[in-house]
Amino acid sequence: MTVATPVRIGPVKAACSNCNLRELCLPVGLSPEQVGQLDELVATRRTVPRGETLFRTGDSFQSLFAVRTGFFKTCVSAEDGRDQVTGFQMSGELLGLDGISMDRHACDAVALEDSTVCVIPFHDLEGLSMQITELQRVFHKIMSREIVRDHGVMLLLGSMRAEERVAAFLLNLTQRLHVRGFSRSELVLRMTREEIGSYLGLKLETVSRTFSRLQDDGVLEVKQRQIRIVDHNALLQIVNASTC
Amino acid sequence: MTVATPVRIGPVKAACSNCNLRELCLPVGLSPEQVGQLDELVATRRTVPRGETLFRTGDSFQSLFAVRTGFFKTCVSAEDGRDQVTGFQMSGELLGLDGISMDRHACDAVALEDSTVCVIPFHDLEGLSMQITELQRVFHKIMSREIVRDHGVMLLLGSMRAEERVAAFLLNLTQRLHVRGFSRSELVLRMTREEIGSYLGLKLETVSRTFSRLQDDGVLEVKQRQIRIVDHNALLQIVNASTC
DNA sequence: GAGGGGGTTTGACCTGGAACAAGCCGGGGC
DNA sequence: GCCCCGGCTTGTTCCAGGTCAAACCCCCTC
Repeated sequence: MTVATPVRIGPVKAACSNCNLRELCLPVGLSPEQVGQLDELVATRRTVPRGETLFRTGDSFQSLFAVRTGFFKTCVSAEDGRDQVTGFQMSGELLGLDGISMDRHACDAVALEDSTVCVIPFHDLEGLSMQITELQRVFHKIMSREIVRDHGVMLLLGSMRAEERVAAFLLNLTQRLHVRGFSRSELVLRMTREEIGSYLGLKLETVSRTFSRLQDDGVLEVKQRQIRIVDHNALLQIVNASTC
Repeated sequence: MTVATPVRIGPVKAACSNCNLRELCLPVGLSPEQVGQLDELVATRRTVPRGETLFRTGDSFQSLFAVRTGFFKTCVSAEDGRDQVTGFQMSGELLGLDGISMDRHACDAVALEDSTVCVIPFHDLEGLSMQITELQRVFHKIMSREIVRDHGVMLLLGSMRAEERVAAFLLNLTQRLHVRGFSRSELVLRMTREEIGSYLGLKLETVSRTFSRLQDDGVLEVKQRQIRIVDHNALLQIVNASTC
């Protein structure tokens, strides 16, 4: 129940205006002068070393965070200690939306590699979005997109078999990485098998076995965390040709 | 891909001001005159007979809907036809938040009994929430609460066993019903075993068996859709004492 | 370069829930 | 009243994925 405190304050002043993520992040679709107004608001950055938390369940909620560099996971935990990874966030994605409802964060956000985030004081964001219609709209779309994404994960958890889950996971990751300029067919996993398993509702052994099987079938090449997608179509087929 | 059209237009003019759900719904925490402004906006109601859809995936998104009376389910479906119930909505709860992100609904909403909803034109809501800080805040909290709820469902789907899922489901339902003035220990299920199963990631037979077992153990009394919770504590224990 | 440790792979076995199948129950229509 | 049909229960069998255990691999430190 402690207040989230910066692990380290980056000296660099944030500025959406000259950030190359602005088309993927909160400023999407805003005019240059509107982005300028955002600059006022998104004043600081924070670095989070690998393994450290950006915020924890119960921390007082003050700000949203936009991932600038690096990679995060979010997880919720039951009273008994079991926990569930609810998502992986990469550059341009927002963290902390869960905190709005109760003024306290409702999950943990952990950096999976050394990361930096832009701090977006939420009160100020609400204020500015009362002046800039487009900002309000973008923000609502981002929240809604998160809800839609979560429903997709429920579909995955509720009705897909292990192989389909893994295939869907890889396709989702590569798609998001591709938008960010990375290869569509090669990726380096930032998370452990156990974290993947937690996200997908599987045990780490099952994730590992599934990778191995897909490799044997010539769909993937797996070298530890290096993944090469050899047969993209096969993955697509696994995900939605499950009726056969 | 059709535009969502009213099944039947209720003749009654909506009015949040004298609605007894206002403490559970969008107007929560607003001053009387602010609720008055909402009245202007939430002008119409719509009735949805049991089994009919309020909106479907792909329908153009124009409005949110607040359940006034009745009961709904929302479900998403994969290309191959499998579908997943993503939630059950009762009076005072909002439907349609998923539509904001793409200007099209991203799930189906189906009435599980004859229902009425208040129609909340979203464009107008955004407009009014630029004038009323409190309204904006309430709306953000509602969206955030939905995200937190979804994360809870992911935890359930990803890491609980059948009995825990069913227990958690019943506790959640009774809790929400209790807030609405119903008994904490008796409820009538509005949905089939299959719909419960879909929501919980189980087959209908498993849901049925779990109910039977809980009945044998003296935790519940089950008579078709009538459920009596005999031992509330036992249910609580099932949900979070899973470490033993 | 030896040692250690976290993460991963693989094997063998077990089990919870799925699948299939048969009957039951209760409400609605004729 | 009777029949029909959708929803529910219960029994049996099966298998995907969990569990437990052992070995391996890679990187890091000393």
